[in-house]
Amino acid sequence: MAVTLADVAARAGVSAATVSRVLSGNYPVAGATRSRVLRAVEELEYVVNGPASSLAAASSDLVGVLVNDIADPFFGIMASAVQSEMEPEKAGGKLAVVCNTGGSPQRELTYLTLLQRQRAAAVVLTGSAVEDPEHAEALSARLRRLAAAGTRVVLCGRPPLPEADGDGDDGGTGDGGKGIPGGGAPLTVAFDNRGGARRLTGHLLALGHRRIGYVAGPAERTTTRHRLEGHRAALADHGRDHGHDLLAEAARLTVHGAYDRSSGYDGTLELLRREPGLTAVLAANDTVALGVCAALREAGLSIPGDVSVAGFDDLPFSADASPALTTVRIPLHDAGARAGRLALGRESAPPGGVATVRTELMVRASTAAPRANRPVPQAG
Amino acid sequence: MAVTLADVAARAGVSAATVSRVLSGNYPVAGATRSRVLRAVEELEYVVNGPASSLAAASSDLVGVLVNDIADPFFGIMASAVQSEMEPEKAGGKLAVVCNTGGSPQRELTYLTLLQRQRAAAVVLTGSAVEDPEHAEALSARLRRLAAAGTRVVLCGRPPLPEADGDGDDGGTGDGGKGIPGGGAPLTVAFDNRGGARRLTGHLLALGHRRIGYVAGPAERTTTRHRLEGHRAALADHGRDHGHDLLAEAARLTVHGAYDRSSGYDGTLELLRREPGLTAVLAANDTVALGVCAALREAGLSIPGDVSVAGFDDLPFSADASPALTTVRIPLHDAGARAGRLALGRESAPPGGVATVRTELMVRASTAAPRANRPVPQAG
DNA sequence: CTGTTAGCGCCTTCAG
DNA sequence: CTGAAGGCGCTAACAG
Repeated sequence: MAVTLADVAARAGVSAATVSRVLSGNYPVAGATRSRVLRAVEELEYVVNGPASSLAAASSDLVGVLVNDIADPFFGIMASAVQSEMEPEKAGGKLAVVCNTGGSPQRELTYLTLLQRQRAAAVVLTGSAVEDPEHAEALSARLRRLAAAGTRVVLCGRPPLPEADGDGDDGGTGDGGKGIPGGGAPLTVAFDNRGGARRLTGHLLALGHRRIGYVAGPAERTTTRHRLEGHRAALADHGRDHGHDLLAEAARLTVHGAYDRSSGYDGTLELLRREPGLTAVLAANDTVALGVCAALREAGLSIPGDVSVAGFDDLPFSADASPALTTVRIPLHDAGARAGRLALGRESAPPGGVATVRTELMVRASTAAPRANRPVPQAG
Repeated sequence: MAVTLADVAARAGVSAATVSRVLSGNYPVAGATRSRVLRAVEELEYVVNGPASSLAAASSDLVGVLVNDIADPFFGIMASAVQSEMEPEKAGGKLAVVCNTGGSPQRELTYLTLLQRQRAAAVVLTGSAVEDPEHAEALSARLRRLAAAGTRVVLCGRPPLPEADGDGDDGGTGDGGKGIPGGGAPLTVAFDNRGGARRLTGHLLALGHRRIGYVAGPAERTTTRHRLEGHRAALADHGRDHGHDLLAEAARLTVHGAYDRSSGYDGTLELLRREPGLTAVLAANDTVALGVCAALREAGLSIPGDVSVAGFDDLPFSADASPALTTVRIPLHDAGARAGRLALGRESAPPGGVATVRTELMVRASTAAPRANRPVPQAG
């Protein structure tokens, strides 16, 4: 039905093998022959049959990028950075495709299966992982199988997989260890969420804040936990230095919600209910922070005059929100690009397989010292 | 290397054909046999070899979704809606993958080639098209070939392709017309950008605005042009009814920029320079509108007290921006879902192959009647 | 440098 | 309802 290699070969007066060789470009072919073939390809508008090629070569040019929420720039930036490393225009370039899990562990597994079915060259998993042990087990099993099948696995923005303990290979290949083709152990580009959160809370404490609310992300996600840990570590630091235990209050001043604007809004209302004397609110990320700001404003509180607000991630809109948001910068583009290169094997693996990217505190206009005696609104 | 159909067959004590049949599920197989096979599949952790299967069946379960900017929720929402129709968990479900063109026509073509190479089941192109005639020609040629190869093509949020005039099939198959397998002519889910813009500008005119600035999108994109046309149509309506020609001013009060926040910011500054007496600014979309608001605020102008602002698209953040943004709602999710169903052939084609989705004016807090004598800032 | 020869793993008639 | 057999289009050794 469609034009095949053989058609091109016939037209160029060469064998199919020769056509294949000029197309893949990794084998010497005489200049004259090459151009004759290329012309035939043009004339016939030939397009390689990917499945056939993948089958014969036992390899594919698909690279999957899994994201939790495709409508969130946090993931968009990483995904496009990964894609930017793929060079799809060049021969041998990969086709990076992004798959939206919607944050569902089930869907994550489904996509991994589909990608495994396609014999994807690599898979990049971005964003926080769900901490449910059952899912974690299913996930690492699947990832291990992918790696064993030669698919490179890269984690970006999530912690490294737990060591595959037990080696419970039920009577399989029985090869003694490093028999894995292109895969190997999953590589990781991790974010220093803990450190970033710690510095951020430290910044607020240094400004003099003592009643700090925290609108955290979903309770079961690694990113949420790490940021929360950093936050509490800073509170603990403070307690150690000043003999003033802020940790006891921490749980009461923490609410959980999704990584979206409305949970920032709702969370802030709840926090205000619990503690009308709040002088600062930390948000799970910048998007949540915008919701926090909206709720605060509607409550008649000024930012940072009455209440300071800070986000996390430093997405593009944060710098020119009003007021400009104090936040923790994660170099998402760099991280994604690096993950992309690792996925292609174009960059050597970091020691231990884990690269941690530094986060940076961005102090802007949304945080300031608390007012000495801020008028406490009437509690509901 | 990996476990194959034959392995499963051997384990289940049946032939490969039988395994294939239970897996694809579209052929009668005895219940006992089926469960025996399924168990073998489980035990062996068998995963179909996609390329082999695609080759043999001459079909694939890949569906490509092309977007201009993956970090923009406008596209994220459509893409996830498309994916939501794919049912990847079910047998016969498709793998929807999104490809980020970054707005580059070249990259758009590259991805289409790659998708054609993969023999994608369908391709959905979202967002505005570039109007360069050369590219348009290359694009429709590629799309026609895709369709001819059996790939369903759906346009979502862009105008239908021009009719393939000439029928310049250079001595090809010579089948007399409707010989196309699954493809057929590209289907379109178009947005009524023109009508939406017209109502939006009409709304401002009705409020009493006469000096309306417009921060438009990139000049060469269809969406930009349609929204601008709607805007000017409303101005023309007004002139006709009131004998007051606003069109003459329109060009001077229009600036072009990217679909991002900073062009809203910069564009507003430029408009203010050209016409310090502006009472309203229309933005290419909601994101741009946020930039407009930022610039206005920094210029010491209040919204909507001094200047009204309106966006387009009604992205989630628009409703709770401050002030809440007047905008034109496009049912992006519905449109994307419909495109997805059309791509799967699960919904019958609209008459003429083009479905136009209605847009809806959302009047919120960012627009109001102009102040009778607003203090004109000193021009620079 | 180029042609020939086997498959890659699966689907799909065609028999039974 | 199940098995046997051929071939999908391409690549990767081999020869030459």
